[in-house]
Amino acid sequence: MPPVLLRASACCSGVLRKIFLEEDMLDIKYLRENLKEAGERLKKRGKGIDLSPFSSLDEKRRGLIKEADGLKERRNAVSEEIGKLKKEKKDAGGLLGGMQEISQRIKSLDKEAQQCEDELKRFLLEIPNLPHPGVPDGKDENDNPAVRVVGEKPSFSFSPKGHVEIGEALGIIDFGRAGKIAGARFALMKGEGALLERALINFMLDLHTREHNYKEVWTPFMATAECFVGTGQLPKFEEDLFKIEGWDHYLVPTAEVPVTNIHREETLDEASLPVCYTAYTPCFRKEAGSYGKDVKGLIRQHQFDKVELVKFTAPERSYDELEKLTNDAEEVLKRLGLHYRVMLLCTGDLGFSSAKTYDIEVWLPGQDRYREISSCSNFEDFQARRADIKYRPGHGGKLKFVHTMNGSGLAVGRTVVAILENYQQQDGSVIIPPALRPYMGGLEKIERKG
RNA sequence: GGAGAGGUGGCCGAGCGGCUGAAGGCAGCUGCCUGCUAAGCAGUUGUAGGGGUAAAACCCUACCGGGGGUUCGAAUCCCCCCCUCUCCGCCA
Repeated sequence: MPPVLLRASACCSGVLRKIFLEEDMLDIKYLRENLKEAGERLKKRGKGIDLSPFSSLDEKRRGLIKEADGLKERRNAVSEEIGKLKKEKKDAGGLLGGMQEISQRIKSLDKEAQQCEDELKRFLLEIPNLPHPGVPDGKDENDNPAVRVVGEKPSFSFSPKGHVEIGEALGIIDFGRAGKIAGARFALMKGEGALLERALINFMLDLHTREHNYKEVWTPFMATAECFVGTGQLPKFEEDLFKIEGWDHYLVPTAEVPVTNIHREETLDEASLPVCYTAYTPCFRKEAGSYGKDVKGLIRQHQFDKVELVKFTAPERSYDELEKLTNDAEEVLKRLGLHYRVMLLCTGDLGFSSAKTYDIEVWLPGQDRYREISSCSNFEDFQARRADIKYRPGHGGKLKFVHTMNGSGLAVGRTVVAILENYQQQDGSVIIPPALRPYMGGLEKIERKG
């Protein structure tokens, strides 16, 4: 029986509160002391984020707690006294007077404080992460600087085709029948197309596990709402997710969700850091709000495959680890001989949970443009707070939140696009990059059959 | 889906209305001792919130799966939920 119906319908139930409101998001103490600075940093995101409700909620909450705690102290003292008297078989009746009223008052103060805290957390859960100071200011993707360009655009003696035309002509991608099965934005891969998809997954996983030291994991492809709050997709972006009807589960839109939540509510051993995982998952996205964009082809699908890289690190190391993680993702493109560039996202283009993000964009000759094929982000302690993932630094020091990060390594569907478009031949065939051939039974070229 | 058992601190495990943040053990840390590779002795070791401080110290509150209830007072009693284990059923 799905437990979720209850949760979903009982709007203010304790269970729901646990799911949505138990986590910290931005550090409340930091905000209290640096509200202005935080506001400035958030303002650079350009989304009109207003922190002003914070102070009044915070002050109200503290006032209520203070009053309730004072009354509790008194109640505890009197109760203890009653206990002693009773033990000595003396009459404690004189102390009982007014205690009921005090208890009632405590109860209502606690309730009010709880409501206030819920409101505060509800508010804070929708506030995005603070951009790293090193992230350039900017409005949108047009302001993202390129940090490096690797390889060169291939030249063609003919006019290069798009992957849809190439794939359909080769009989390896069938959008028509996919539509029959699931509608628009789905693909049916056939024969060597299906093999290519599978080969890429294995190639990427092998590279990251054998050469980059990631541990391979294979996760559930659905996760509970709690997980999504942990990584930041909820509560704000529910419209992008496929929810399982009657359940508390959503289909994963990225392996980031299940993999990061592996260590939710855990304290990691400092010696084990950085913990590095790689995972293949299918990814399911509604792509709400992208109607009319990339409707044809593999670029924007409701379901696509992705190999993900996820790390849990100590705070001091996280930006070094982000560089390494980005390089690990780039290595896939290098081995496949694909030309790409790495962009540093400006403040206005940064994702909700991220403090700093590199996008890797691969060159697609059929579209005559670069397209994002990987996005590598450091979330600092934003997700760790929400998901409660800590470690104990040094010998017996205070618990601290880890930093989390992740990046695609890579999006498989878009890699298929890149291979088809970059390795297409004039006769319509497609050369398989040498690095991939061992994964395709030695196949060197995909050609049109008979 | 049916029946039963159980969820307590880093771990094991007691407690079953007040003196229990929680016995005892293990592990960890700190001293002492010993010279033999580890034992003995003593002390110490949770998290979060609020107050306090220059920062500490310190004080208060909460926490024994989650939520609610009874009570002056709940780890302990009552109700609901979740999870784990065993048996049965069903099933890839």
